[in-house]
Amino acid sequence: MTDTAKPRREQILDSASRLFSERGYHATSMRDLAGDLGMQGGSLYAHISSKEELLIEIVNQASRQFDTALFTLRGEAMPADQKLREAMYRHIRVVADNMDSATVFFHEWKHLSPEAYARVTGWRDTIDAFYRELITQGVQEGTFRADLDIKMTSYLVLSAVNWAYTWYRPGGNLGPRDVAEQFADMLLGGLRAPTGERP
Amino acid sequence: MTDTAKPRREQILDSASRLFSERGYHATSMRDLAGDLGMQGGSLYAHISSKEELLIEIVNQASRQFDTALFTLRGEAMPADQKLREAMYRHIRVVADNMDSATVFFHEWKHLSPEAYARVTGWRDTIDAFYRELITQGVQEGTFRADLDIKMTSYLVLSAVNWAYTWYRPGGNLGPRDVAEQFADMLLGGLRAPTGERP
DNA sequence: CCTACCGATCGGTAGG
DNA sequence: CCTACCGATCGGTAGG
Repeated sequence: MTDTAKPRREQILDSASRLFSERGYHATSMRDLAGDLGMQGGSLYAHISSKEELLIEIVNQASRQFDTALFTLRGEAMPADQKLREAMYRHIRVVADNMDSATVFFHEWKHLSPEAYARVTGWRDTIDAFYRELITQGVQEGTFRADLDIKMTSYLVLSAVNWAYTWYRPGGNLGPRDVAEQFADMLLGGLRAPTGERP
Repeated sequence: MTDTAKPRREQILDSASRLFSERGYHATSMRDLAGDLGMQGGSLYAHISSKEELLIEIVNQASRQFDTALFTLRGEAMPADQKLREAMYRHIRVVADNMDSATVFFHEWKHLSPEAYARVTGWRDTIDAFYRELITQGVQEGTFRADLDIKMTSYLVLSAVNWAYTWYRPGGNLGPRDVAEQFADMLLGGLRAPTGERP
């Protein structure tokens, strides 16, 4: 007989992710959380030390997922359009595979204590830098239009991949790959129909 | 002597928008809010009836702004690319001019009571429908690529205009018009550099 | 992991 | 608009 159950601490984090994402961090009481796990409020503190510890761990976990997904791409030698496509896929996949913690990440990071707050802000800057680098590369190598504003372009890309946490539904007929390919096609090629002839 | 001060009720709503957007609805106490206005907690209830009333009013106000901005565009006869450009401008302008209530709108609508919650969900559907209609028009008239997926395209556009609440800073050197023009240029024309010749 | 409890704070009210 | 207060609930702890 093997022990197939997740460690209790992980169960607590899973429940917390779900409840925090549905109701928000402050609107979820420790008794709500305990009830979701079939225990009494005070019992939680045998496994964790504070409510904020849960938030910190959920947010850190999400950050780490984005990092792992994107930074292996950083050094790879491929055309910028292909790299953008792959980055968007990985980014959306992290969101799609972690809808709860991604939602907590985007909504509740403001409630972190200064130290953890600073870490998240730093993470955000790192991701920004990743996309700006990618776009700069694309402009320099001639893959992307030369007149792109790097900052605005990366905002546009980040909008597309981040906003997915609001509408994406796992288990539907659209996987992260499909979403990324469609978004990348539209972003790279544009929405406008090709003109048949020039006047 | 004219009375230049805003009515107290509006002041309360302004403060509430700011505090709710910074700290979140549940993390803002009525005493925080009262303190921000230089009064005692209980005194607020001379002007309002409940905390949720504030949230409802802030969210409704934001909804109304989006409605007013977009629905006058609905019937206008113009090419879809131009209409998309204008819609994005108006949408971003509402966000930019109402950063606080827009943030509350996007983050705190889940905490509304069922009735108000349903109203917001309905609003969301209406805005979705507006953009899908616009894109459908563009495909039908040949302005947009024929192979666009209407739903995905509208998600992409909505991502761009909505996500602005996270990064836009009013008073900077970038007005809503600038942002919208740049986003529309990129979305319509694509990021990829035009190929000089075909192989 | 439970029971029983702590001080603090919550949204809201009464009476002025 | 203030003072004083209400019951309810909060995060967390002690002792088992």
